[in-house]
Amino acid sequence: MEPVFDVLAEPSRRAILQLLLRSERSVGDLERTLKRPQPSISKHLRVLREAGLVESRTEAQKRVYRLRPEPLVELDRWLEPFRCLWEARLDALERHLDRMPIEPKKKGSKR
Amino acid sequence: MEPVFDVLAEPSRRAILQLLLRSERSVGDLERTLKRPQPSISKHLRVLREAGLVESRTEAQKRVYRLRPEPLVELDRWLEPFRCLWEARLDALERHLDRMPIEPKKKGSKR
DNA sequence: CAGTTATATGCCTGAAGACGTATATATCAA
DNA sequence: TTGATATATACGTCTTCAGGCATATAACTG
Repeated sequence: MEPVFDVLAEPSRRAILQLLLRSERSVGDLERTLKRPQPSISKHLRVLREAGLVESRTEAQKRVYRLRPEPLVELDRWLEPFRCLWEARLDALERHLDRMPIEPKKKGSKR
Repeated sequence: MEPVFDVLAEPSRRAILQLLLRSERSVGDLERTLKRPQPSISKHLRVLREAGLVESRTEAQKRVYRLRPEPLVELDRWLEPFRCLWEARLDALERHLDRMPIEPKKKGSKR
């Protein structure tokens, strides 16, 4: 659970995952699509692989990467208990929010 | 969208969100529950607040924090397209996965 | 074998961020 | 006002990590 969030914190890695959602891709393929240097792509793929988010097969000289959903399932489960805050009607949310205007009078502070 | 992942990458911050899921909490409350120094809690709360994940109201000397679901809704939406990989049957997942055994012959490599 | 293509890794540097300590700010009570 | 309680911020330090560059490894071609 812990690593998933760290891994997803990187925009390029999220971009890779979204590309792999469409179809498998080779490193060079990702490189050209994301327009980032190849070592960068490879390093991100390594992180994704070690987090179980992708796996690869060898195809000639190429390495073709594909998604592995499991860690995302964990993320989905983590999100699950929060979902009641907005799903199935806003009532719970409103009950949660409607209590006070939050913002005090505010008489000019710093920043 | 970008900041949500960064904010959630911190374990203490996720812990705070999960505590706030049960009920509102003051800073000292969180401090005692999480057993972390108060400045640390306050800083994390600031990050959470600036990311829109919590809001606070003043109550005497205390500041009571509560959840704000919106950024989590975004996260939920981000996750949405991936959900077809495991939801509503594994067929899609299997179609995705069953193509090759991934692992090549493996004749003793490093690591 | 040598050469080419495709990908991975090592090393360095810079920037972001988490932590601890001290201190500032705010609110209440007397 | 003073003092106590509750929270926020500032500063310095240390670690982590992404980026860039060079180079190593692997697989194909001839």
